[in-house]
Amino acid sequence: MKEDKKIKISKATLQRLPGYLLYLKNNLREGKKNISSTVMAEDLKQNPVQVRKDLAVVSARPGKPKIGFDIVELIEDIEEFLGYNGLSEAVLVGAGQLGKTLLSYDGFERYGLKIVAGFDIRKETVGNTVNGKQIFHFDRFSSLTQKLKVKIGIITTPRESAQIVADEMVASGIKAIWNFAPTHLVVPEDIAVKNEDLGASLALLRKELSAKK
Amino acid sequence: MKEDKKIKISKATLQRLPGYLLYLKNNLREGKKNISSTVMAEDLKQNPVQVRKDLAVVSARPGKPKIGFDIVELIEDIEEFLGYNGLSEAVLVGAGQLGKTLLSYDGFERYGLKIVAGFDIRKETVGNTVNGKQIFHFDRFSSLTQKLKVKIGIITTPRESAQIVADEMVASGIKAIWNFAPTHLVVPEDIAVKNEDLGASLALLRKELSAKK
DNA sequence: ATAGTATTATAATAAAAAGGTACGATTAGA
DNA sequence: TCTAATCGTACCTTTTTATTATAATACTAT
Repeated sequence: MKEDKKIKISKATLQRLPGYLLYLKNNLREGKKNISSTVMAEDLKQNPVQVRKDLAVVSARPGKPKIGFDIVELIEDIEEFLGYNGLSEAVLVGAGQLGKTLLSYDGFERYGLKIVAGFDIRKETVGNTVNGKQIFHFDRFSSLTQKLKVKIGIITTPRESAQIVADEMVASGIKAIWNFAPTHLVVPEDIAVKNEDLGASLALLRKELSAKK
Repeated sequence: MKEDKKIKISKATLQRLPGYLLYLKNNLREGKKNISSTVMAEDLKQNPVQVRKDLAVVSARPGKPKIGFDIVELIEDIEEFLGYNGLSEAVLVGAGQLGKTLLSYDGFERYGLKIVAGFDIRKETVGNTVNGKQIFHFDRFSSLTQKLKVKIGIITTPRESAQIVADEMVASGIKAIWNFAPTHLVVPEDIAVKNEDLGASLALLRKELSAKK
């Protein structure tokens, strides 16, 4: 009953929010209780008004003049907004090194994501358990995923297999795909895809580097 | 002598380029030689004009009416632009599971990045070799980095150590930091930082998902 | 209390960035 | 030579960001 706000959240704002969150948590750890938009803007190389506007989108609680915002409350509101509270479940396909790293990383639960199972096709991998999560044969993907009603799929296979896996995911009712394979996936309109292209990130970093010097 | 183009590359364009690249490579693999902006736009859910504009930024070679663009040439130009050719070297601090995964991943070389060494402080890790790359004690970070004149640093430590590592990196002449630790880093103006916040990506994916249904 | 001040919220506006439309120019192929 | 696909680009629209201004609030120190 709180999702009916008409405020349109811009993509740019959305991308800044996680940054605010990390920053606020750092400040909380340092023992601060409050923080002003002025200080935040300075540290994050932003504009104070921009910061206030961004915060206003996700938090109804006003800051106090002369004091600033309550850090704990802001963190709560941002996490709520980003969905770090409601836990969603995900399945992962491709239990290679990257896949195993993700399976082992419990930190995702802080972000509201729980990987419940892994899938692979290699004999030496199927049947193993990583961090308490079992690796099943990909044959069983569709039936298990549908039974568990999982809506998020993670692809950590080699490039060649990624599209096949994506197709199978779509057929199994997955609605959001987090793709770590370096390829462009073709999926129906109503499926959300987020490509985690480390090469792309790197390129951005490089460009920034060369722009600075 | 090729960097004097005045064309301003927008951040949005830059973020789209790696996507084009993956897409073009897929098409090349399928044996296509040419491709039109119309088709690209359709497949990538973009506007054809946008595609042409983006491509114009990185490639001087025009597309041909009735034929489209030469895929091989486009790939070359995009890779050139993104710096996938000139190889840069990087050092990595924090040889935990994620760190080791990155050290093992040779795919970065395709993106023009070579990780030359890892650093850690744990006795059981220091001295090991991962994928032919040695893990040194962090004590030696500054001297080795300066000797090798490395300009890119990768942080894969736990959150608590990240700022300390960043400070040391800055002091050792690192100019670009690729941060995988979930924290906000404070660095001087002239240092480029790219945060790889998986939680943030995830949040974006989730939002997209909830927007679709 | 009261005055002073830092800070917020909000509005109005300006500026910049991104996106999209329209159209003339070009060219492969019939 | 004609046609249809495609390009490049000038121009317009929308979105996003930045700036400025104003009034209200609440702490601090007198």
